Amino acid sequence: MVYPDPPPTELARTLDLGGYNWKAVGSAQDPEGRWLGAVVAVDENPEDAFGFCRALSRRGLDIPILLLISGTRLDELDMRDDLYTDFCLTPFHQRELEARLAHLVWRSGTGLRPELIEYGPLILNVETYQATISGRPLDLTYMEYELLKFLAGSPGKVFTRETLLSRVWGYDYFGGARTVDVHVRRLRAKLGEEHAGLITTVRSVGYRFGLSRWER
Amino acid sequence: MVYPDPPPTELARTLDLGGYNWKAVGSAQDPEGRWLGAVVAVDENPEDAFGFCRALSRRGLDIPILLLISGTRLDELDMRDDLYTDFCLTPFHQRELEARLAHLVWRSGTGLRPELIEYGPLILNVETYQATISGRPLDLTYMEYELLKFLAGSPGKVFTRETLLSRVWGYDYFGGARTVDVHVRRLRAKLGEEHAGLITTVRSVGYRFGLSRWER
DNA sequence: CAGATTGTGAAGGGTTTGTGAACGCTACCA
DNA sequence: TGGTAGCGTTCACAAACCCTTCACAATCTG
Repeated sequence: MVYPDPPPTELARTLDLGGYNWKAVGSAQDPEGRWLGAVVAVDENPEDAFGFCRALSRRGLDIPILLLISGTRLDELDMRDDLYTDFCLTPFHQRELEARLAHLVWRSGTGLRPELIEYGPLILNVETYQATISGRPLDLTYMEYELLKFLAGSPGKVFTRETLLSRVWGYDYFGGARTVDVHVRRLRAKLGEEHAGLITTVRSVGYRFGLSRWER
Repeated sequence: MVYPDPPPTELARTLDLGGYNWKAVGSAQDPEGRWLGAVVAVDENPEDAFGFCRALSRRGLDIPILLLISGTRLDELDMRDDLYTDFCLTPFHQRELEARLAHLVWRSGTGLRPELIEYGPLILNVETYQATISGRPLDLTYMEYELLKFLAGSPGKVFTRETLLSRVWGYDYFGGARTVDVHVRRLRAKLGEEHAGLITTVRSVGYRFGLSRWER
């Protein structure tokens, strides 16, 4: 992921030569899906660039960030250690940027990433028990979180109420199947009108999270 | 820790100016005690330098490594991602090396001294068993301190009472889980009304230290 | 249209957590 | 030796929370 849009041509060329599958974005809301990392060119507009970094971390996707920054702006990195993973001075040597990109990618491949369940705008952080939908935090109760985690763990798959009860509530759960309905209802309400459709009802069967196979 | 011995004069000067407490070593066997990180000048003898890095990681000291390497040797970094944390091209601008050193130090924990755990207004001095919140000293008992230290060591992560009991009280501890509640209660009281929210309750799960991503 | 299925709102009750206080243990001191 | 203060643990009770259930409305199916 690259900021800003359009990015410096030197950067674009290096990314293309390196065979990276990249996309320039104009704001932290834009990017869908899962990214390996972000390259942020600071020089053009430092405030916006750092704001972008901050927004990324607020969205909960803990991806490494590589800053492109001119030597005269190095001061601005003070006290902002939490906003970036690495930086590269501009104007850069292509070889150096390549090396830093490769190292960034390597680093993100070797663990240290929090356990995330991600689907479109939805992010579940299993470690912190926190959930966000397109950046907005979701205040979920325990059962709501567990149910959503289970559903989002297998997007597109339909689960019967009985399956959900035994897998989410526990194999030995003894209670009415309509309980699931009520929890789904509250989940949809908290997801907001815009994303309520993430959980669809499959009549006479059960519920499904995300698009079914033929819809995507 | 610096390699080789003697190190490049430019490097020594930058370290001194930065106020670092450093020592040059000739082999990975040498260093005694705990180090914040290592700076390795590659150019003089690349093979020895990489061997030094390898020896460090073999010795199990999990410290970050900053390489000083000339642009013409960048190829040598290929497939050696695991040997270093960051690198800086030579000849370097003093400002760049300063920034990379600072970032390295920040990454390896928080603050210049590793015996310090810092989170927002909270500072725990692990050596002297002292704690302060926004400058005000906290008078904590032993268990309170241990609990807070453990929680603050992994901000954002949720711990069950059972986990806390086994990790803070000891694996062989035998006692009621509600003990945790009482200690959390006293911690919140001592943190003061303003900062009591640093420890959040995650209903049906446990407790979490630190503000959520979107609250800071 | 009849029957089945699902959405919706509200209420009850059980579980979980906060709170204050008491108990027992240990260290320290006169 | 007895007294005291500090601390960790436990208990009982209160408060908050939310899971479950139910009744009814809406929707779908045949």
